[in-house]
Amino acid sequence: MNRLPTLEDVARKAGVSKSTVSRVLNNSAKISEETRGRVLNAANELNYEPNIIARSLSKNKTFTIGVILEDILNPFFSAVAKGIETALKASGYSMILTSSDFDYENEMKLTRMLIQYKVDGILLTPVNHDGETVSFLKERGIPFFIMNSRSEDKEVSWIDSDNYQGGLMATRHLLSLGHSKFLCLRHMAIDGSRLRFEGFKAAITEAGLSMSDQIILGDAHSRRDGYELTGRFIDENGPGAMPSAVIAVNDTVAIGVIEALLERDLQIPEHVSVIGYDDINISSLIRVPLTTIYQPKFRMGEIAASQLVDKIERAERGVARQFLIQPKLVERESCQMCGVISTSR
Amino acid sequence: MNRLPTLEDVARKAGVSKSTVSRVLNNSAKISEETRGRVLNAANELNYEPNIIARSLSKNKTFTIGVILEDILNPFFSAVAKGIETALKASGYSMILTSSDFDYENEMKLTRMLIQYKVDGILLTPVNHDGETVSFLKERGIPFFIMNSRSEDKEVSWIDSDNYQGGLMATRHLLSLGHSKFLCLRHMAIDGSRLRFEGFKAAITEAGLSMSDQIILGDAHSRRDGYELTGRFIDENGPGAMPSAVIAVNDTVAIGVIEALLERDLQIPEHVSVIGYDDINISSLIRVPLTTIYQPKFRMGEIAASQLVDKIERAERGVARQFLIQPKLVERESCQMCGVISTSR
DNA sequence: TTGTTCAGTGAAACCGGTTGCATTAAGCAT
DNA sequence: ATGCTTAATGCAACCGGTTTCACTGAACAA
Repeated sequence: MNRLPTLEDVARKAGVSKSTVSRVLNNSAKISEETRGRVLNAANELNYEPNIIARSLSKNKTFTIGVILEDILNPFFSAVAKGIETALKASGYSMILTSSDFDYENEMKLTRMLIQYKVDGILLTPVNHDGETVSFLKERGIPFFIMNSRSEDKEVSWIDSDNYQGGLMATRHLLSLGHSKFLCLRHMAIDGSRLRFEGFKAAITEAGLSMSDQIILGDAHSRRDGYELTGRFIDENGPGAMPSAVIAVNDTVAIGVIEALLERDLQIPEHVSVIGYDDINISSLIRVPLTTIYQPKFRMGEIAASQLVDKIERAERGVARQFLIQPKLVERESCQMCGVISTSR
Repeated sequence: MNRLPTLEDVARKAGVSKSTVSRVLNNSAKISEETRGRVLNAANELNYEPNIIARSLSKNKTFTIGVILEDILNPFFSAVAKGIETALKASGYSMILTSSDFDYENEMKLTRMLIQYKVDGILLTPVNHDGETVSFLKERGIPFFIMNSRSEDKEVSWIDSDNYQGGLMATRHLLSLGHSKFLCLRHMAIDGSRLRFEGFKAAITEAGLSMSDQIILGDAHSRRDGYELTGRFIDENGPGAMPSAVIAVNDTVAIGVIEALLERDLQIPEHVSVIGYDDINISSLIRVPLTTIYQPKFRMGEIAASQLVDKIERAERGVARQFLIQPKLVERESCQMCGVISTSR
């Protein structure tokens, strides 16, 4: 394995000093046309590629940002990742992508690792709202930006959709269709989910219903969780015990719910209405097109990334910015009036 | 912004030399218990985190590998990415994840960038089979591993599923259901797709049918492509011109096809059978559960990553390995006998 | 002619680690 | 007492860039 050519090699070949080569390559000072030509030629002939590691070390800047998502496999996060990638490419950064799998310990380990990699900043969807990770980053003065969650701390920047509103919205929608008893699949360990649940509670109370009549199951975040929790509930309590509507913490879970229901011959929305959250790509195309709450995922990633880059480059480190996006109800076919059974399509 | 503590700071605090600190932290030489203790304490008190950039520079090794996928948003690639991530985490590597968006120029640029980042190796799903990227990497002696594609070059390692077989399999399945005229949505710029198409042709010929009776459209790789190409075809030629079966280059495209068909009141599979490829996560759950060809995506990523790490660490650089995985037909509901129209479900 | 200015370039320090080699002191055999 | 090991540690070079500062020579003003 032959060593890759370095600045020194180029310098020698062009008959100049390292400094000159560096300056030519970075256009960082006036260099005579003649010298510039010689250097460029030498670099070309040697197939020279700068060593970003070395450059990073001396500039104390890596042009890399660390991304910690909760789960790359979930289309919600893929969309966020895509948005991040798009924004970063535009400003010349790369990303180290990791996923915490909703595990707090992982999140911390990854954060530590990214810091060691000297990323210029970190984007994360934290498992815990204002958890240790945030204070860890703050203490060390690492620029970071929170996605899909928020912080009480005025100095912390974040972008989130209004999950409380979303939860409220979803529940009110079902209430307006006459439903009054719900199966709610939540996930208390995750901020956004918790707020959606708060919204749910608020709507229930506001409608004069009792929370104790509601069936709450969790923690659910995967399709499998939705499938198993729902399935087990029906199997243990009989289909008669099934409420007329299900509120799932996200679309992925909702899809699992739908699977479990269909498998047990409960028709959607005739027997059970189901509402999700996120409006992931395929939600419109699943067996029963899913009524859900939309959030702009791609955009969220894009905004987060460009804000972080701003923070890094313009050294606006003091100024924190918060973005609260309003979610939207997307009505499709998985919800209908309570009690109306029609088998025609 | 206070500078993060360095080895030197720890050394000063512990009253020893940099070398000693380094040796303690890496367990790389015998150090007296007493000194070790002092050093560890100092490191702890200062919240010291090693600078991987500096370490990488001196060790000439980054513990980072570059990943170039064609499109992170496509669930097929998300699954591959997840597999990679899992395998890498196990061996202590991180990944820089990028996507080429099926664009060859991008792929080349990203490769160059990853080399500058001095990644220890590269995993890629190349847009072009044996394109310049591969020779570029080979020339420079960068360890790399090809995913979801292959190479004629015996010295290049890859993992791929047998796309030719898969194409053959899909087509034969439809032929066996009595279909004889197909709409085929292909993508010639991508290896795997091309081979699937070769399989399609072989099956057509083998059945004594003429390729000129088939309708071939391309290039398709996104849901949108599937949706638009199919829609346009029907709108321009009328529903009567629609063949009884559609073969889509992948599930994502197939989903777009289904959308376009349903929108124009063509029932699946009653009026048109549709077959996809990949068996992505939600294929079983879309409006019409998709008959498709399965490939082990997660596993593919996992194998690729661990093979690459092997290559890097065991310096088995001479030995190339190739993995050809057999795809499997997964029958669901989007295909049925040709000519049988039943509207009952 | 004598400064002064400025374009163009090189030398060397620096970024924060790792590591080969030298050094010191203690332990032990002769 | 002398010489030889060996354990524990420090010094300094090195990885491949960037950047400050100094220097040279030419152009130009006085």
